[in-house]
Amino acid sequence: MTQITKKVTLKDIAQQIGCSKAVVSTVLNRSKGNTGVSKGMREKIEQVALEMGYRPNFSSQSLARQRTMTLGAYIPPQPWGSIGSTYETVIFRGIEKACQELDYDLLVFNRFGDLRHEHCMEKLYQRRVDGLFLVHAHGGCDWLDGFLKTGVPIVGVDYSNPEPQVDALTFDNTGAIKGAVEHLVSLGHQRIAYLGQVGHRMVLDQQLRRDAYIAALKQMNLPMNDDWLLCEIDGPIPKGVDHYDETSRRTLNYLRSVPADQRPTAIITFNDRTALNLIQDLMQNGYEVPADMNVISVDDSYLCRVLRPRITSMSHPLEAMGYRATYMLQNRIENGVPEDNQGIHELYPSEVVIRQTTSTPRK
Amino acid sequence: MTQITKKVTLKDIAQQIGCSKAVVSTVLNRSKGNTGVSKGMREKIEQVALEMGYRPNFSSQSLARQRTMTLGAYIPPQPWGSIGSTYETVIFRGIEKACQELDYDLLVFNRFGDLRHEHCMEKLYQRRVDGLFLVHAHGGCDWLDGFLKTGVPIVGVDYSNPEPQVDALTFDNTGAIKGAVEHLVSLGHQRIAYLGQVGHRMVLDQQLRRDAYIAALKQMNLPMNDDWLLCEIDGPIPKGVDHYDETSRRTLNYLRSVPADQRPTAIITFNDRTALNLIQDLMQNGYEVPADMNVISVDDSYLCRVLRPRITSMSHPLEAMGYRATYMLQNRIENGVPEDNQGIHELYPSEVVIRQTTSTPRK
DNA sequence: CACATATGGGCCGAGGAGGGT
DNA sequence: GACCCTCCTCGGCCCATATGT
Repeated sequence: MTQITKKVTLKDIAQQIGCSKAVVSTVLNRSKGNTGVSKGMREKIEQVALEMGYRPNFSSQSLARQRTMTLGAYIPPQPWGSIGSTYETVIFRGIEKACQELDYDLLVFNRFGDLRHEHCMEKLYQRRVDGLFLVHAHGGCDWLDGFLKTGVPIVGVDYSNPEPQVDALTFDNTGAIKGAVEHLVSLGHQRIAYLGQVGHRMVLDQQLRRDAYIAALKQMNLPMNDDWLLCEIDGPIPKGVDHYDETSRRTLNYLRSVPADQRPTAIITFNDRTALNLIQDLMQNGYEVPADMNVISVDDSYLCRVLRPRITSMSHPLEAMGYRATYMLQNRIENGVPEDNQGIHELYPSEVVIRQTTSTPRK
Repeated sequence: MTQITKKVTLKDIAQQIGCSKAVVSTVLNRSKGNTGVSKGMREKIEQVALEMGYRPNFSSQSLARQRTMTLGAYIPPQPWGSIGSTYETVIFRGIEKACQELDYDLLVFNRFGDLRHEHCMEKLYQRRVDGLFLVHAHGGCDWLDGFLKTGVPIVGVDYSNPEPQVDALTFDNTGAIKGAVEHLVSLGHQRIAYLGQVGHRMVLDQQLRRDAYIAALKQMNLPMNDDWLLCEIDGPIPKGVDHYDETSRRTLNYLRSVPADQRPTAIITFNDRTALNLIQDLMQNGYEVPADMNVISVDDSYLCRVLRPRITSMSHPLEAMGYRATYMLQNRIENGVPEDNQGIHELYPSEVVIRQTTSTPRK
């Protein structure tokens, strides 16, 4: 490890050798693109640079090159309190991996949802980030214009209903729910319920998954029942009451109120956390899972692997999306806006990960 | 929102007004520290800057001020696969909050443990970060010297056994375990076991907690038994076998092999994840928690709130530590090394968070 | 000669065009 | 033509000087 004490600059190297700093610069940053520097000089410079422990000054490089090699990420505030931001963390794993490969640094804003987007825009703009991720947002937000106006390349990761001009990677919510229904049907289930978010303020993902449930039942000619949109009929949940506790309670009430041969044999839940609570409450109330009730969730986070029984879930390729998004962003940065001004939209499919909460329905 | 198209510089503003860029600079970055600029000029400049949507160029500022207003964070690779890095995420919540207050940006390296420290040092040095967090590390690591040599101010967050010269915030592992024992004793427990990491490659935290368990029993004159360092007697866990599954299996075997009146009535687990698995396996094998067996863990992550029964746990003030660490780092940056070259060491205590897995022992 | 106010220009550290030998 | 150098640029900071009253 080279001893690092005083900052070494190009000039220092040049003086040490007795040449101009231009040559040094030439050698040091395109050692491949041979721009007429003699072999002797080139080797001398490289050696001295190493000895002196030279590291180019990043601010200076950014200034001269008009590139910061930094990408920004903005996460719009989520209505639900982030569960330690587990969900976003997976996306960032993919982003950071690609950033390392491409030698970008990453600046994350609003990871914990307490900043207004105007403030983030200010910072992004000030920092002159080369590109921007919009993480887990969706089309139609009023603040998007502000970001677009900056002229900074943008890509949406896990971005539903994208505007035509922005690049976006979208999770196939509809396909995921359909896949869940198909999995259950293949096991022999017919009466399938759905447990989502109850009441007002439904986020787009929630809406999409709920609608997809209805559509899938219709498409596959399965029996439908208003009550199977569990809890919805009971209306919004009062303030101060825990959403998970209350939906579990209502669900259990409903199940008790219906004779076994009319009861749903499986429940699709909006996400893992919902499944986790539902399963635990079912079991505490004498229902065996999956013997008495099947459960399948969407997202396949690590929660599914931690609970006994382990939860069957529809995968969400968040890490792959983050990874891919980074390369798309790089492409935008290097090649600018395409002539037709059309963004690239990619749809990411979901696959069923079979664990222990689904099986054939009780006869 | 101001339309942002072309980058506005100080010169642009100066030209627009017909003054020198020096005045503009003076006004724009210490509008309070009145350095002889006429009120008229000052107002004019501020107004025009606003109209033109001026944002100082960050790279340029950094270059001139020799300050990047960026802090780096390094997380040494952990031997266990990070559970979505939940643990570190909590620390970063505190760090990021303070960074916002102090107007620092944060660059995180190695969040997912795939970078070598040499590489991170390179990047940190290149980026000229103003200061550096060492997250969840501990004293005595061979790579520390490399970081110290850079001369960048350093603070350890959740840093055990700190070297005297570095600033460090340390979690009171010993006190946490002692607190757990005291809680159990206050409920009437006497035979208390400990479930930690089994076998070689024990991380410092694990070692500290294990030793603290032994010390606490001794100190409080509680009965001791080699078997109560659960699983240790059975030796290392073979490769390819899941650590949690295997420790649960061994623990259950042990419990079955001992008559009820000699059996421990409570188990302290190394962390939440261990508690989670243990509890689920106990319950699946006919033990009621806490009726037949009490469990208390350390860390109090959100897992404790998610499982039924909810887990009693010793809190770990990770967020507060991250927050405080940032201010300590800022202090180092602004005031340099103290004359005695002694770091500040702060010890953070743990408190018991009582939930549903502890109660009085079965009579 | 003070004093308030504005300006010129060098500096930070690198990139790179164009000219000279 | 091979090789190296001079000089200006990026954008903001700030000290040392004007200029005016």
